Amino acid sequence: MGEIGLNTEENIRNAAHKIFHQKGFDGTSVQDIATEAGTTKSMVNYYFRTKEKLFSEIFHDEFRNLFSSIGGFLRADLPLKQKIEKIVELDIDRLIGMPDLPIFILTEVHHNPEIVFNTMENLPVEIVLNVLDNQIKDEAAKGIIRFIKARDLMLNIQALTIFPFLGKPMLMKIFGMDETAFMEMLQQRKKEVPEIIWNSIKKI
Amino acid sequence: MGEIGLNTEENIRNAAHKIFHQKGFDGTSVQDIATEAGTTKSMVNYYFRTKEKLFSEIFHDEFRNLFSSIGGFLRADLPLKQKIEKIVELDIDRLIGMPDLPIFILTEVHHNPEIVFNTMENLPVEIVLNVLDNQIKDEAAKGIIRFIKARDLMLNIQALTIFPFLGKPMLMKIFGMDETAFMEMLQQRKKEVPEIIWNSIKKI
DNA sequence: GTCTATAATTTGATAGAC
DNA sequence: GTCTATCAAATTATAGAC
Repeated sequence: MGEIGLNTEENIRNAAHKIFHQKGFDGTSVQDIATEAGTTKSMVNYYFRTKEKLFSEIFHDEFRNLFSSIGGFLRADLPLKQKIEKIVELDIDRLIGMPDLPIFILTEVHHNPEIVFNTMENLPVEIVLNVLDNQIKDEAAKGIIRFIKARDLMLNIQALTIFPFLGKPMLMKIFGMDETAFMEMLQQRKKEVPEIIWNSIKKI
Repeated sequence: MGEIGLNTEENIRNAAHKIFHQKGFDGTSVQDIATEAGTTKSMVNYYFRTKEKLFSEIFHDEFRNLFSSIGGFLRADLPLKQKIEKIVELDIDRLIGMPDLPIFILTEVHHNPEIVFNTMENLPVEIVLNVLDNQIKDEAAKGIIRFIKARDLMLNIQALTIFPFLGKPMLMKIFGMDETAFMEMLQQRKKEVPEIIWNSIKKI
C-alpha cells in the first residue's frame, strides 16, 4: 500500500523496488506493483511506459549502489592493512542495510542480461584497480606483503563478505541459525575476514 | 531439439533442466520446454502433470548434487590440511562441469522458497559438521591449528570457491577477462584457496 | 503416446471518459 | 492525473480424436 503523503509516482517506484527485489523481473507482474502501490496498472504504464523501463530505473540505481562506497577508500592514503579492514567493515554494514541487493543483482544479470547490460553504464573500475595494484607493488617491494593481483585480492575480499548474504536462507537452514545468530556471525566476520585476508598476503 | 535415440520423457527432462537453469522457474514457460524438447506442451503435461512438478524433479536432483561429493571426504581419516585441499579441488572441478548450478539454486531459494523447501529433504549435514568439529578440536588441542567453528571454516571455504562462479559474468566484465582467463583463474584458485584457508587457522 | 483444439486466466499495454 | 474498459497475446492446463 502506498505511503500517505507521497505522490503516485513515488509510491509506484517504492512498490516496484520492493516487489522486483522479492520476486525478480520475471516473477513480477505490473499488477503486483500496482496493488503494492495502491493504484492501478494504468498508472504504472502512465508514469513508466513499460515494465522494462520501470525495472531499468530501479536496477540502475541499485547497480550504482553496489560500487558506491568502496571507490573512495581504495584511493585513500592508507596502508593496505587498514584499507582492507575498512572495506570489509563498510561493506558488511552496508549489506546489513540492504541484504538482498547482491542476490537481486546476480539473478538479473543471469536471467535478463540484455536488460541489465543496457542499463549498466561504463564503470571506472579499472582506474581503481590500477591504484590498488600500485600500492600492492609498493608494499611488496618493501617486503611487507607478498605480491598478489589487485583483482584476486578484491575477489577474495568480496567473496568472504558477500557470500554469506547470498546464501543466507540456505546457511540458516543448514547451520540451524536464527536471525540473531546470523547477525552475530556477520559482526564477527567484520574482524575475521580482514584477518584471513591479511594473513594470506602478509610477510612479517 | 530432442536427442535422437532418447524417448520423449527423457527429452523433456533434459530440455527442462537446460531451460530452467537458463531462465529460472518464473522465466520459463511450458512452451519453451516443449519447443526445446521438440515436442508439444501436451506431452510435458502428460508426463509431469504441472510445470511445478517438473521443476521440483529437476531441482531435487540438482540440490542433492550440491551436497554430494563433499560428505565422504569430510568423514575420511585425513589431516585437516589435506581435507581442505581435496575439498577445494573437488568442488572447483565439479563446478566447472556445472557452472550455473549455484546461481540456479540461489535464485530459486530466493524467488520460490515454497516450492524449494517442499522439495528439500532433510539433509544429514549436522553429523558431518560434528565430525569436522571434533577433528578441529583435536588438532587445536595438539597445537596444530587455532580453534574455529566447523561452520565458519566451511563457510569460508565455500565462499572462496563458489563466489567466482556466482559472479562470473560480472567479474568477467569488471576485470576484463575472457573465458580462457577466467578458467586460468579458477585453476590458480585450486592452489590459492587452500593456502588462504590454512594460513588463517595454522599455528605452526 | 501423441497430437490438435480449446478452455480459463493472466499478462503487458492502450483507449477514452472524466 | 486517474480511472474503467478493453485488446491482443501468452499463460497453464485439459479434452478428446487417433
